[in-house]
Amino acid sequence: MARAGVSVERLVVAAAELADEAGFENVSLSALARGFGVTDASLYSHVRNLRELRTRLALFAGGEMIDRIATAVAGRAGKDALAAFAGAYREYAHSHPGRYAATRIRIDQALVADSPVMRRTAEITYGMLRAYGLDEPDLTDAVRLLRSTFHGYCALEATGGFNAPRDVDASWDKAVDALHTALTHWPREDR
Amino acid sequence: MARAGVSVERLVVAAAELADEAGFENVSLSALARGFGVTDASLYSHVRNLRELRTRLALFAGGEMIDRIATAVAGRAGKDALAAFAGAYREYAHSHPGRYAATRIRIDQALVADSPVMRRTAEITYGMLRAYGLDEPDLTDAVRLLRSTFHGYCALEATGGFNAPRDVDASWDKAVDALHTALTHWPREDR
DNA sequence: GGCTGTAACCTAGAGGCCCTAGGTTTCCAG
DNA sequence: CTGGAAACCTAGGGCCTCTAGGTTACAGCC
Repeated sequence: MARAGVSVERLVVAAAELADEAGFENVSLSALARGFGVTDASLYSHVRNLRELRTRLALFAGGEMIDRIATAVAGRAGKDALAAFAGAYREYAHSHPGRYAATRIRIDQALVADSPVMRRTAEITYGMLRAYGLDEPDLTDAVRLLRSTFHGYCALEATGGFNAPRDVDASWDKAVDALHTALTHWPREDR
Repeated sequence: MARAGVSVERLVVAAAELADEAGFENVSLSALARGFGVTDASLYSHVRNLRELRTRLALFAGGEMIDRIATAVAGRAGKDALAAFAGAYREYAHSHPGRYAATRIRIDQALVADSPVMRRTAEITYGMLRAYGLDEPDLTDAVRLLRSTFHGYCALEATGGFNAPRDVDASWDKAVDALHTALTHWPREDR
């Protein structure tokens, strides 16, 4: 019988698609094996275990996401860049819920350091904030604030956290506006 | 043999403790049954299924959390109230990571409506914002912004999302400060 | 075109989980 | 004291992860 031709790369891509369709928590080696017409045991020659697959998926999705954000932010500055970043972030979370969930798992610090994804993400994010003229440690504080709000909003949205009748897109725009004012009136020590 | 004396209430409390120790995703009926010295099948006379247990845990934890927040906020207004709310929120997420994770699952809308937890949470949150003088829909937008940032920060923190050397408590305080300025300079339509 | 090694695949099986069906025992209320 | 509800049990199916060890396809080399 001909081989299925499984590889780590194809496995990760299949996992990404499955995650978006069935939810990240339902990504199983068994289900992926079925999709490839192969037994689950066979996959262990491509991937050490489920944990490793999840980690690879997280890095894959993280790279995909930051690429889109980078494209959106390119050539913009200040509020324009902030809005573009925010829009691309939420757009990815919406269109790829399973992959987005994957990006949020805890990853072995050693693996993170190896991957260029985190460095790139930091570059883009800090770069976007350049126009606001913040210095460390305010810069890191601001990055944390933005990431928190963006992630929190998408996470709450995804689990049905917003049930007031108010339009969620409008609230999002307002949140981005509010973050912009927070950045322009950043609380300094000398207040 | 004497009975173990399992009840829904004891089950939920045990689940809460297990969640904090082993993580929310590791709360299983099997593990709880072991803890009670009972077979897993026995638990199905107390709880319909794992889903229901999780939902009950979520409502339990949500009630516990909003109680602490309410106590912290009581008698305060404006920035004071905001800081107290934020502090109590993060304190709960830190001291009860498993329970906190439980509060963030998607819950059947019908069950939510039955429970007073959500109403109480809304009351406290909107009440805390009273001093900022916002009207709808800005009020809802502001609530969503706060919840997003609070949750996002705690979630990122919990999964090791902040690895810069900067102290996470200091960043949190800055974030709360920044939210305060965002609320006091809330972006109106007429800008 | 045969040979050979490696990687891709397989079967078998242990162990954990959720959940159902149906039987037994405890214990309280009448 | 007794009937019945509720608490508990065994047995078993289905899905999952992961290991051990055996087989087969295929690429590269003589």
